[in-house]
Amino acid sequence: MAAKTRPKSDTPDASDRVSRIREGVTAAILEHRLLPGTKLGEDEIGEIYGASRTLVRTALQQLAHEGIVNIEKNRGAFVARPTPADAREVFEARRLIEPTIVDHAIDAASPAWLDRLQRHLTEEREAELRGDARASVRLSGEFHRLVAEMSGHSIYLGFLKELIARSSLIILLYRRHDTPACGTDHHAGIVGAIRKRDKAAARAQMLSHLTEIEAELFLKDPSADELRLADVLGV
Amino acid sequence: MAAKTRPKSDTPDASDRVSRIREGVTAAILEHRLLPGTKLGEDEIGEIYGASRTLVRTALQQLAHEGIVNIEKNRGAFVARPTPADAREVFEARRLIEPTIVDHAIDAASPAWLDRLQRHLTEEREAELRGDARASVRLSGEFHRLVAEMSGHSIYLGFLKELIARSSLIILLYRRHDTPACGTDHHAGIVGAIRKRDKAAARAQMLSHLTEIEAELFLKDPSADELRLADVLGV
DNA sequence: ACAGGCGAAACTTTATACAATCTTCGCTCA
DNA sequence: TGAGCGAAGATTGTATAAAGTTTCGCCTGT
Repeated sequence: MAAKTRPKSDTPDASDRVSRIREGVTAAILEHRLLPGTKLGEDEIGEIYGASRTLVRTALQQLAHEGIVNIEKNRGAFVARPTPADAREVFEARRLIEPTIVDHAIDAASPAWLDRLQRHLTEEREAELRGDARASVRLSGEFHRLVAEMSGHSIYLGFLKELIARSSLIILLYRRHDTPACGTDHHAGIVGAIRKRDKAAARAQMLSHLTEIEAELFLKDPSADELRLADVLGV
Repeated sequence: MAAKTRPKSDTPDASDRVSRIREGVTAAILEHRLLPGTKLGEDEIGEIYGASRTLVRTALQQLAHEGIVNIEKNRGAFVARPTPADAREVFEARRLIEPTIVDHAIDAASPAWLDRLQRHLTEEREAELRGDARASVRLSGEFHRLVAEMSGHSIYLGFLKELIARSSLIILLYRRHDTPACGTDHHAGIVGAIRKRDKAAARAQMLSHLTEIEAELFLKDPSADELRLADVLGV
């Protein structure tokens, strides 16, 4: 049954079958295809990716460590359902880290990187124009990741990857109204500031961008869990 | 019934055997008993903790995700050996995050927490007086973790736990001279500022504390890897 | 004597089998 | 009719065995 699909010559990242699973699930979460609370059965995923449960389990544990999957003992893995308190923490952390990341990105700005950013902006615009919500939400997160890669700080990048993935779940759970064009203009403004090497402006725009995203959320205080149920059913 | 959704999903240091292994290895790294580059064989660890390789492997993968263990494909797990560039990133991140953490800790300061901090300070002093280097280095890291717990921000806490563990390896690798009494006075100063609820002073002292720790390191620029080897062998 | 290559041993990686646990469905009884 | 109980089914947790890779000693040829 196990087709020998893996000779040995592959890219260093994609060659790892665990990484393929992890990135597949992550992408699904980033594109809002996987909803919070969805059960991620080991056999199910294993069948999809043609892998044994050992590898699936490894991938799920990594995702749990990143905070986008909850593993409940003897019950299985589920897409995380961040609480409003989690959401506030995530965005506070982003407001702290990302202005600094932009700072470093400006230091590391090269023509190649600026071109990369520009191409990303056009990609975002195109996805929005054709109304591709999935691509839009994915690219919106990827923008921030791109700036973090540009900064060259691997630790900030690692932290931010985690924060972005959680943000995606948070936005899906708590956005007030559908806001497809939430931040494309903001992104363009940030890129403009980077191009001008204006750190103060870049920091300020990044900060207001994040503040605005959070302001679009409805983060009620869930003192009791049944409030959520009432909210879902009552309308 | 909905309140019962996560009965034990968040019990990091429970009777979980994987957690026991992970925390045992982490403690060994924090106390400088495990040196960078040490091989962590699966059989070896499994024998020590009376666990099968499956569980050991899970623990090692978690540690790898935290950046204090490197897993090399088909070769095994090794205690990480942070580069000087890593070290600079770690301390920059700490200088960014920890002042904010102290800020929140002041907001959350209660008599119970202040007492806890005070007890920690005396513990640190006692360990130093009796010349217990292992306990000293462990408690020094635990102080920062304690402040982060006090802040109540789980995300900052998670990030900082990772940064502290890596810092321990960095200090072991790059400290100029043995500095056992590196920061006990600083810690006392920070606690004093917290007690006075003086955020500006607390932030400033935390920042200078971290800056001083990094200043005690010798972070040469290793453009090539053989430089390190030459340094070790050539005296 | 030394460089190069073969081969066995040790280890990691992956898959599979078994055990423990939870969930679900049906049955009984008040 | 509804609650309580119990067994069957399904799913996860753990251990063990098979497969693949690297490493290191040893042997041969020059």
